[in-house]
Amino acid sequence: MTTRPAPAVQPSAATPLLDERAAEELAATFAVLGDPTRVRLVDALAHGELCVSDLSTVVGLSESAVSHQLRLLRSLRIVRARRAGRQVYYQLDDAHIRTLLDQGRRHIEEARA
Amino acid sequence: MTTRPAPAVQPSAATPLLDERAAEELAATFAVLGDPTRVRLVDALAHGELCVSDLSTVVGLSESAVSHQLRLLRSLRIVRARRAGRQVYYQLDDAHIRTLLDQGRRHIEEARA
DNA sequence: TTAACATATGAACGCCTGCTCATATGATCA
DNA sequence: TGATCATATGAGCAGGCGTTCATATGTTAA
Repeated sequence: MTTRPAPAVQPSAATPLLDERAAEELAATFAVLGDPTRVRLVDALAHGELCVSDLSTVVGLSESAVSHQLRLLRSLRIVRARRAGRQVYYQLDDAHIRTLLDQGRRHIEEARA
Repeated sequence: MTTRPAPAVQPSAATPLLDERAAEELAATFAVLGDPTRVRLVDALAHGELCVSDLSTVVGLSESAVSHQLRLLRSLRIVRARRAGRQVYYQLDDAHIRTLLDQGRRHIEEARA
């Protein structure tokens, strides 16, 4: 810390600073979207329920690779699975994901200035 | 792709599928928030403008480490810098960042069910 | 100018991550 | 049941990332 007049931490923002645990959980959530493959999977699912084989086609990767990523997405509750016969259909787990995706999209549009 | 009745890609969601470039940019945006240190930096800045030394105290890391991370955040237009004498003050670059953070927070709260 | 402070940058190293390949599990059909 | 399809999982490897340490740049004060 330095020795100047006043650090300028505004009262603002209402919410308290993230504690270490929250920071890690939050980071984990963003990190899971921070990969081109996964963000494409999530985006595809934002358009509707799809099975592993379809998703594999959409992103152009092996079904194994996709399955690995879906496991990650599942573990963080980004997507949710439903078995129907041999296929397993995936969909977004909750509504925030879509909002998150949209906000992100808006940011990159603005950042292209 | 499999051989079943109908793939089930709903017309829905209004927006078209992300092309490869957009997916990479979007992923890069999320990825930069996908690290505990950086998400704490951004969260701190959501409460007000701070200089490197302050931020270093907040996250408990060297000023060098913080400076490296700030560079990343700057390059993706997450934060913006302003020099005032010897210090450089950082603040969030646009309003979406705050929203992004909030949505993320809401998600982890819901995911704790 | 010189010294001291605040921040930035480069190199290097260990850890983590995303893929592939091989194999296992689950489900359907003959 | 046995064969085949759809998905999941484990091991392993290459590339990327976050930190530290050393050093450079920019700014103020003496």
